[in-house]
Amino acid sequence: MKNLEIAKILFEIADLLELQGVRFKPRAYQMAARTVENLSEDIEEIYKRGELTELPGIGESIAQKIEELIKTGKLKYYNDLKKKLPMDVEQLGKIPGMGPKRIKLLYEKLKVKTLSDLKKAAQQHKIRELRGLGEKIEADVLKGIKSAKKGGRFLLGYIMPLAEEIKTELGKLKEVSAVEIAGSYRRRKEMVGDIDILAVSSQPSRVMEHFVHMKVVADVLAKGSTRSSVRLHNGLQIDLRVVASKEFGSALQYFTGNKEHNVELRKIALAHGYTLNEYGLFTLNKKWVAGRTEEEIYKKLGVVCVSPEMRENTGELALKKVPSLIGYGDAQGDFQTHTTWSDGNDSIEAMATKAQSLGWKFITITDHVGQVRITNPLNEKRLEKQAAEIKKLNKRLDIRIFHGAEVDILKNGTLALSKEWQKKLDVVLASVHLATKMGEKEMTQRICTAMENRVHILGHPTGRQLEKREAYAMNLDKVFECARRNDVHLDIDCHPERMDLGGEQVKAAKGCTFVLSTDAHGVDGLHFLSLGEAIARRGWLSAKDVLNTYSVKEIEKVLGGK
DNA sequence: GCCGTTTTCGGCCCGACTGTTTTCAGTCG
Repeated sequence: MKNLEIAKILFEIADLLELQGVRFKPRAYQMAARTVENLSEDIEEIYKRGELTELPGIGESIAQKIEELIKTGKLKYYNDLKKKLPMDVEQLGKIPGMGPKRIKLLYEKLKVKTLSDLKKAAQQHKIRELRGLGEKIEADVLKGIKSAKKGGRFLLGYIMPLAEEIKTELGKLKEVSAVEIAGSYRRRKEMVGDIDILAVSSQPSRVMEHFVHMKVVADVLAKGSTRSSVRLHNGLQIDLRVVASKEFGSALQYFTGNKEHNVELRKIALAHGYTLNEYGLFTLNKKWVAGRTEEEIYKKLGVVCVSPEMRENTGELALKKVPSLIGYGDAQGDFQTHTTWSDGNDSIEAMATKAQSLGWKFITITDHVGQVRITNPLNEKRLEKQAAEIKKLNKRLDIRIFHGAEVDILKNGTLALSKEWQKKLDVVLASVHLATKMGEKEMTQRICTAMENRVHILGHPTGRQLEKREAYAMNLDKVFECARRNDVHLDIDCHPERMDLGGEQVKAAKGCTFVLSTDAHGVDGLHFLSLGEAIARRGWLSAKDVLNTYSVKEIEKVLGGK
């Protein structure tokens, strides 16, 4: 059984226990589920070594349950729970306002098991008859079912301009002295559910008044003196919190999260004789100790204050010193772009000129070579012509243009390009575009075979497309190992819909080297390079791990060394 | 059910907002 399947069952057990009002166990199961979900290794291997109980949050009892799942594919404990509580907690729980207590109540009184049961109950006005519920909640349920179908997560790259615009608008108010976006946006997660904004003001009600009346607002979900929530026309939810300047650091820390990081930090606070909340760090008799900045809070607690991108409770709180991460703006150029020669919208010159205006030192042209018709792939004759054009431009323009190609990895792992041309190109970027539905073993072997060639970069390694397509089946650990052995750089594809590799995977690929690439198919795509820097930071990379941060001379040396 | 700079037993993060209520439970982040 796969890690994610096991994690899902553990999460469901947590939900079902919560429904029964069981205390503390749900959190234990959630913790265990999250551990399993984030493993970079196959859990069956860990089980075979007898090391399950060494994993954080997994003790004797949960280890036994995992063993039963691995051995039989089933779990009696889980099936019994489901029999007792046969409702679709996952779906019902997504409706705003529907928590464990109400889901249970609705099941017991109205036999509501599914979303459609819930809809029916609301339409027949049965919900308002229950004690503790009323007309408003009934109406909210119907509204919630409608918007739940719209899907609730947004791609970071696409909402960034809107988020920054709102931040700027709030920052301009004379009542606001500081404003920052917190939450998963600040941690630069690939997908965000909502945007949390924090503002400092001594006149919170005036700020709230302005906030809920912004042009982009479609719906006001809640409005208070310190917290308000709105939904924009595109469905994105924005939460605004107004705090005093003394609280800004603690509030920023608190609302940046992630949740597990915060829970851990609060435990550390308790162990030191403090309590921590969004208003500051306090002694046990409520005396304020710190809170103006995040740094002073972490310092008081004796923990390093890492960048928001690293705050996932995956070991960062145990670090002895802050690692030096690649910085925004450190990347000097791009390793993957497409032009009108294949399926891009702009010429090589237009792309290079735009890159130059962004202050870059180099750009790599990697038009498609291979068998996928829709990409309008180049053959070797056209590659020859393209080489001549790039040579001319390199003389004329003040930016280094590398001649590369994105070459299809064929079904058997060979490249769709002759050995001769593999040698001629500055950059060979190999990617899987066809026969994507292979089994794990075959796909792993195929990719590893490809990397034995003169390949500089493995392009968008997992093939995932956010919200659209799952990653190819493959053993990532083996792929990483093979990349290290063959000096192949792993691509961090910065396209907002790819973000591939993702942060967790980059972190798991210890000891590998990386490149950032925009995969831009036009000049407008080039500015997404900073998303790649964000992923690299989420993967704990320093500048020296990422080839884009090297000088053109050093890059030439690395590429030529193959 | 897990865990240990307070512990092998007894804890387990915490505050704002809403709706339904006359003082609070539930949800949310």
